[in-house]
Amino acid sequence: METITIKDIAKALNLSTSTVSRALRGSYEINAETKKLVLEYAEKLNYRPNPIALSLKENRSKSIGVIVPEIDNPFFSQAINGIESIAYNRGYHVVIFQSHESYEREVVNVEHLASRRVDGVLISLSGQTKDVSHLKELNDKGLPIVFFDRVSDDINTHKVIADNYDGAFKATEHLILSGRKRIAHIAASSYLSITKERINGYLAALAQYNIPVDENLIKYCSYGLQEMETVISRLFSENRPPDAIFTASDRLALGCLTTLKNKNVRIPEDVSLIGFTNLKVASMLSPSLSTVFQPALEMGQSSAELLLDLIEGKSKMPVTYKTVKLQTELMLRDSSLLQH
Amino acid sequence: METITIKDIAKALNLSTSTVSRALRGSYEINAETKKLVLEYAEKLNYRPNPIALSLKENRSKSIGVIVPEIDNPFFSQAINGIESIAYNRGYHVVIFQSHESYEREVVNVEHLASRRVDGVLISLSGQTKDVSHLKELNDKGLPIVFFDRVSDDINTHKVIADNYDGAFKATEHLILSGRKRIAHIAASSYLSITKERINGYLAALAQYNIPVDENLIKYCSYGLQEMETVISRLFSENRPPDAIFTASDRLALGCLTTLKNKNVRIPEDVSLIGFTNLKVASMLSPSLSTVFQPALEMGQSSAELLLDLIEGKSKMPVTYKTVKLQTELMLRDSSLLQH
DNA sequence: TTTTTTTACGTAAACGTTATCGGGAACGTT
DNA sequence: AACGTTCCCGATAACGTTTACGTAAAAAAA
Repeated sequence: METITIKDIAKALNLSTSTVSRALRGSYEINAETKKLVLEYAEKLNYRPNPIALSLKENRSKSIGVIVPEIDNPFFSQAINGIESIAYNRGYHVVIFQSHESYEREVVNVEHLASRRVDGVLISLSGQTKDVSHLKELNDKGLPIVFFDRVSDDINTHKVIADNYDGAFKATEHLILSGRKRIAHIAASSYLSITKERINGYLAALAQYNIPVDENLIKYCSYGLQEMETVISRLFSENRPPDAIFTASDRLALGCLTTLKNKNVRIPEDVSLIGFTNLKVASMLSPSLSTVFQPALEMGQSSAELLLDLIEGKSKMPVTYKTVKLQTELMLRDSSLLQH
Repeated sequence: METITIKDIAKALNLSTSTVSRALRGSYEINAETKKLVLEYAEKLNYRPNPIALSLKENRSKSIGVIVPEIDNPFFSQAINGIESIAYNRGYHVVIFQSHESYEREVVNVEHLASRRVDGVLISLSGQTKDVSHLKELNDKGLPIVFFDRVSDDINTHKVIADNYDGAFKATEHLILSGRKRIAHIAASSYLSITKERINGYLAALAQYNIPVDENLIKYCSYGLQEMETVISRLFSENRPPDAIFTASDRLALGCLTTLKNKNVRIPEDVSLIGFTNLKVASMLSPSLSTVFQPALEMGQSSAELLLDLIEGKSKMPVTYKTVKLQTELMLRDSSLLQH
């Protein structure tokens, strides 16, 4: 695709490229008539400055990289939605990468982002990632990085998370207050920050209501129905099966729901169920799924804003990095209806 | 973030940039020792060629633009998943834009893509788009464009679609064969290609089984529960309400389900329901949702491959543009169970 | 009038890379 | 000894843009 350049305009109007350049940016040292001439001609030919040339000159790409575990996960696609809206308004474009929950692919993605010369990175870590030195290296070289949702303690930078502790606390408390005694927790990858935070909230609620912790009621599970079936089977093969399950995500809750239905376990009569995230489908399931609302869109927006501020040096120096903690909210539906 | 350039290497090793450049690309006319020296030094400093400089030189960005109505729509996020996987393997990165079903935003997006100098565009049109001159203009200038899912007849290029006609035919036929007589169709935006194709499949099935067409049973509806309620109310205020509903998408079917439940209409006893797409949640609803499977991932992959072939001139010239039609599949579940 | 300032523009370098051209040195061939 | 090859490498231009510097002409000040 051939495009028109500043040179073409200069040649056509018998001017130098610098004059054209200055005219286009409205420099004061260009004669009004010349300016008009250039602007009109540029308009006529639909001139658009070449961002690549600018990037080379100014050593920035006006793009940010986003690494998520899976784009085809409603939570992340919503977050990306938020990221895209902010980036768009501030003249940046968004380059997407998926780690597919794999540490190796995450490392490769980071490598690619670096060589792509993005101006900054937004990342939510893969479930397999325990070491973040691949990110730390870049960050130390001056590449701005902001974490969202699945963060790391090992890098000092901005982070945006939901109040996972509080959300998990409220969910567990709700189950307790509705009369449940044996509350299981099905967690995601043990490496993840969200996993730890949610488990802590769960434990704190149990403690507050003097409910003893039963380690057998805490299970880890990745996404996959087979694994979920194993986990559920183990939970119910105990002499004292759970009467409630709090899952670390709606996706896990969905798997739970399917598995429990297959086992003819009644929800909420036999087992109360509550998830985390509040996917759009949560209210459409049957029974409708109680869950903890997590503001995915806002997390995307907030992290994008923090990153762009870092990139553009708008943060007052020296930067004191902050962790933005967004409110969660209990969404009570049929799957955990109060018993009488 | 400072990075190491070919100049740095040249200076350090007392060579010229051209020698370093050639050594790095393994040119035969560089002494083996020199080559080794350069390669080792580059490796040590973790040299990465600047893609922006290359882009400027070679007049290509190694990136493709993707415009979708909403990224936060499982069908599109799955398609993007497919696109990303192909692009990634072939060294391209994916830049995402959302039209939010708005014609104006789509035009702006196209404008942005053009000035961003992407090497090609993948697009699924917004629901408001009837005129595609904004795309035609770019395409005429030589920018490769490939449509997927929501295509336009007005531009001659590759297109990737599901076999909407056949899918709609099979869905409607299934409803007929299960004894339904008054089959309503709730369609999406009337501008969209998928809308027309699915209506045609619906009509063809009715015709084949000698069922008269009732125009009152064909309704248009965008996403939004209020609108859906109005549509459903109208359908059921007839003296002869429908005994089955075929919606043009699962999202519409979800709205349908909610609304019908609120109205205490039994599914499938009173009304059979079948959707289109086969979202992951379809099987988890209650009743589980019958639908027509549409291979979102494959559509993304296929369209990305076609686009990259176009970009890299791998398509044999002169290019004969093709429309790839991917198979759909009937997924029968409880919402349209056969009656006895 | 002469000198200084201002106006309005051109020249050239730079960003990082590659390709074209050219050329010195070493070697072999007459 | 003169010439042609081959091997290795350097200088330069180019991609599109901005900017520091320079400068002729016009305007203002002396």
